Amino acid sequence: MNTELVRVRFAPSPTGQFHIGGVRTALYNFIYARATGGVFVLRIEDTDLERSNMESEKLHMEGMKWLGMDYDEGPDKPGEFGPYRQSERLEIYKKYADELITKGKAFYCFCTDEELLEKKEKAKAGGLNPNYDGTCRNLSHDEVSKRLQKGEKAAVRFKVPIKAFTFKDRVKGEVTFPENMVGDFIILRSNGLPVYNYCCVIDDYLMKITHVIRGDDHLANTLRQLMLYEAISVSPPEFAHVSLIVGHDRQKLSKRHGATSLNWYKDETYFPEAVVNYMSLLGWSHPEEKSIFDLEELKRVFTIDRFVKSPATFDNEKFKWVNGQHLRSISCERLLDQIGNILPQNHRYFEQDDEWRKNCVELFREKVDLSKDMWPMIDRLFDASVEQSDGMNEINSWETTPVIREYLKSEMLRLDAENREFPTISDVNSWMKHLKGELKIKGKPLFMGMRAVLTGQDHGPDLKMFVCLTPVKIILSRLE
RNA sequence: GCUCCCAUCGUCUAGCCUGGUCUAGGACUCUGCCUUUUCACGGCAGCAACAGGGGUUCAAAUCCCCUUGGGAGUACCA
Repeated sequence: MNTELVRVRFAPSPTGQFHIGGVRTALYNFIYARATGGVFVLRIEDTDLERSNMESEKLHMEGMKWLGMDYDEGPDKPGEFGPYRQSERLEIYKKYADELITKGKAFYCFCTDEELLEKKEKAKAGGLNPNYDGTCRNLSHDEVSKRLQKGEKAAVRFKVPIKAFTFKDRVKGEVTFPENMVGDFIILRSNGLPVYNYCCVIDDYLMKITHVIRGDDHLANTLRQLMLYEAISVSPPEFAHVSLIVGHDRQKLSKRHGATSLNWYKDETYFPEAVVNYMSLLGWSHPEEKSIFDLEELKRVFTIDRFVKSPATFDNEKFKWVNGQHLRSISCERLLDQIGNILPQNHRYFEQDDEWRKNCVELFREKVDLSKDMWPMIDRLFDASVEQSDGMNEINSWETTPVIREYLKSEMLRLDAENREFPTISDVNSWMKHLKGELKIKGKPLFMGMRAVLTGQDHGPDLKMFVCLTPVKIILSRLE
């Protein structure tokens, strides 16, 4: 096996939200680094000046942090291979491009957009492939420098060799690209800025990247990159092209499928653990087929050979379930923390003591998959209204219910007179004892009756606990 | 159009490389039951798939070919 230090990277272009698909590729790279004791690099691919922006870059970095993916080198974590923003590496790309030109492996191209478009249309109409036609490929030295001196705009194109390329992908296996698949392509735009396929190669080489784990949509790009590696006499890294995440229409996941940004899920109160867990499961499987696990376990069991070749449909239903599993196992503190951020500042929840709040989240966490769904349940604790429903009507029609109501009302009035804020478990127990013993009510009429009368609903969480969390005054108004 | 990639329950997937142990296993969803004198969690059970056609072989979900279907790429985007 290869004993050299594994170096992997996540290279987002900061042009918007941190996309969920990006989260996944970042995750795989991160885990692979941690699983192999390697290094994880964050590189910002911001050569598209029009669309790149700092806010987006920040979004990506914060997202990584939130998910627990700490990178070893990056724009804000200097390492020996920086800078880590492509916009700050422009001289480097220029230098290598000049070298390619000198070696006759690249050339200046003076063709304008309009000319290019026209030629492409023509080729298409004639049934030929619309590759670059080579107009500027063999211009003489003199002509080039003359036109350059005149200030004519020129891009730099790579001279594509006429040959097929084959490489071994760690996911797809052996992939062959026939010759003539692409024409001479641009590596430096006429404004001097490099193009993705080019700087990607230069950077991966210079940053000593050993493994490139990325989306399937880059598979075709690998051809151009392979050509470039060959041109600069560098052996390419290992590639692993992971299948894409698609929507229910089997199309690449995008904005029109609804939520695709990490922050959306964060705002929906998904846990970072759940995001990591579910994302890892789209296109990869746990060796023991477990579906619930954490980052630490992932680091232990992750291997590249468990990737799935076919695209995976993003399923919100299962994602929610995964979150629910984590919601149930997470520490009470974390939960308290999160609930504290969801509820509005003036919520009566915040007026209660620590003990109450703890009991509250412990009671409701079993019932929901998403923390935010606890909100309406907590609201109910302070809602004096009595629900109108068929179930309630039925319970109220029982002859035992008025008896229960009468008795509990007197009990609640007593508690209120004693200035008691909440009933206790022993209160509830003694009521039940009395109702059973003295009033001979038991079974369903007893429990359902108590529930309806005390909570104003014919359904809900554990009755005793629920009652103990409800203020006496609220229960009293329900009883009126 | 051309190039490349892919194809197991509705969905995520195991199995495929190294054919027999697969009357194809697990998970989500759905349904039923148990538990909880409620609800949920949990437990148990059920529904449900090897895209089609040809080969190869004693034997194919597994290997080969074709068809069909799906996806991605074909930029001075990444």
